[in-house]
Amino acid sequence: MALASILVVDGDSDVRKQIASSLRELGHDVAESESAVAALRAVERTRPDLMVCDCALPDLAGVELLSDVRRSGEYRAMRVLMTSANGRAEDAVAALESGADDFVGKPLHMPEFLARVKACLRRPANFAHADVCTAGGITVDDIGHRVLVDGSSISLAPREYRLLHFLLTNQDRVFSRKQLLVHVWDRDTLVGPRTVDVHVRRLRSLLEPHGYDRYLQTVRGSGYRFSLHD
Amino acid sequence: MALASILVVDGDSDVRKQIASSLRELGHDVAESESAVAALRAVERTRPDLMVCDCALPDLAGVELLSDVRRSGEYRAMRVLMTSANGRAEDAVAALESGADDFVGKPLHMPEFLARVKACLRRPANFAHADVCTAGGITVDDIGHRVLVDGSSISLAPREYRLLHFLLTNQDRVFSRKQLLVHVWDRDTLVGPRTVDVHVRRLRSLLEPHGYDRYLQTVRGSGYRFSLHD
DNA sequence: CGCGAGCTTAAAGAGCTTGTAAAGACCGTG
DNA sequence: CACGGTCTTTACAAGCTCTTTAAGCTCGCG
Repeated sequence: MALASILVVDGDSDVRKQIASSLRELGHDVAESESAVAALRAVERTRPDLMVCDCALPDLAGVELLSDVRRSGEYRAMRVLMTSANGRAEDAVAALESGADDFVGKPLHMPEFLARVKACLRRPANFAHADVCTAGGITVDDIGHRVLVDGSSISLAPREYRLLHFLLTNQDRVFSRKQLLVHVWDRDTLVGPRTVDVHVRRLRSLLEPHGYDRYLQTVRGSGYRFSLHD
Repeated sequence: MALASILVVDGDSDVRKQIASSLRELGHDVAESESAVAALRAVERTRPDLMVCDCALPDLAGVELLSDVRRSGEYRAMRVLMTSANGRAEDAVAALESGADDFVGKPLHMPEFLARVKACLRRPANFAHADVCTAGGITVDDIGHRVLVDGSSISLAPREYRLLHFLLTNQDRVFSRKQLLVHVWDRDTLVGPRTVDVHVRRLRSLLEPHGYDRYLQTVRGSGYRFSLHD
């Protein structure tokens, strides 16, 4: 009776097996990888709900693996919990900044570790981040970094592109200006919320000739939304 | 200018101010409380995006405060990051099991702490509770912040939306005007009870074309109720 | 049948949110 | 160092929303 599927990535087989068996006791479906290369294959094949990954892997730094996985975008929904043996603080910051959901220092205190695993799993999946996303005549191709409207490409400024991409891949969802600043702007940016308005306006005026500006909807008192339905 | 609103709850004013000022530097809108009671009031009034809370408060254990807040259900979307001075592991487990999003031991390593705050904020809110709620042809989609009546969406003003959403998710229960003012308006709002009448009326007139206004029922001497049965 | 409490309805002004334009700051490039 | 494009800020106008007020109505009760 599998609760969630978890991939444990650690070069030390003793530690790995200990983690894996503890998770299996909780009823999870656990797979193991001992290197970054193997982990990547496993992620592609089994698409686990959570990856538990050590910072020090034999072939590649754990944070690199994390960045790779996050960058591809396809596995954005997967939670990642990083672990590390040495001086936790620096690794923790690096891991969290790279998109990890949580970080635990070694040696592992099992009860705390398991509590953190549960906390990771009970949260909703991260926002989607598809490489290619199409909705009602608009296509955002994140690989070619290009936007197609009715088949012909239009040019967007970087921020406009990220805004459209984020809203399009999370259709039918309202985001407040604050949320958009967190996800579309850089992590620690200090810009006012009205900035969002301006960028939405520019996106609308770019989509307007094609009649698609109505998909970029204002939700008074809440924020903005991309939706095909009025 | 504010990225996210954060409430810092800690009995030690030095620690509290240090945390608060670091968060302000990142551009957040920070409020402070030194006790659980004050924190509860602040949460009700300002509905922060994140609460940073110590486990040891002068009047109540931090975990109790956390449970209270989580139990109410209304603040489910708020993230909570707990801190604690003593033997982190036990407190960490207790906090995480009680619904905290993260836990950090003291003394705080600021860079790690801030990285964890950012990680909390970049994740989607906890919508564990009723994403979409349907009753007799009316659907309230809280993620898309949209109301569908017989499949087609109708547009509601922010307060109308909150009122309908509240009544719909608490079907067959009567609420007095005062209760509605607490739940749908802000806790310490200075608004006359007649205001509720007006908003109920507007909701009815919006639902009337579909014949659903009869679900919004007046209970003379008690208040209002949403119910499919008359 | 009449009274009063409580409810509905309408209208209007205050207050807030958003749209929009324009100008300045910033950044990488040639 | 100057240039072009992009991003951000600011300010104002317009429109929508919320609240108040007050008059008329309904219902239950004596």
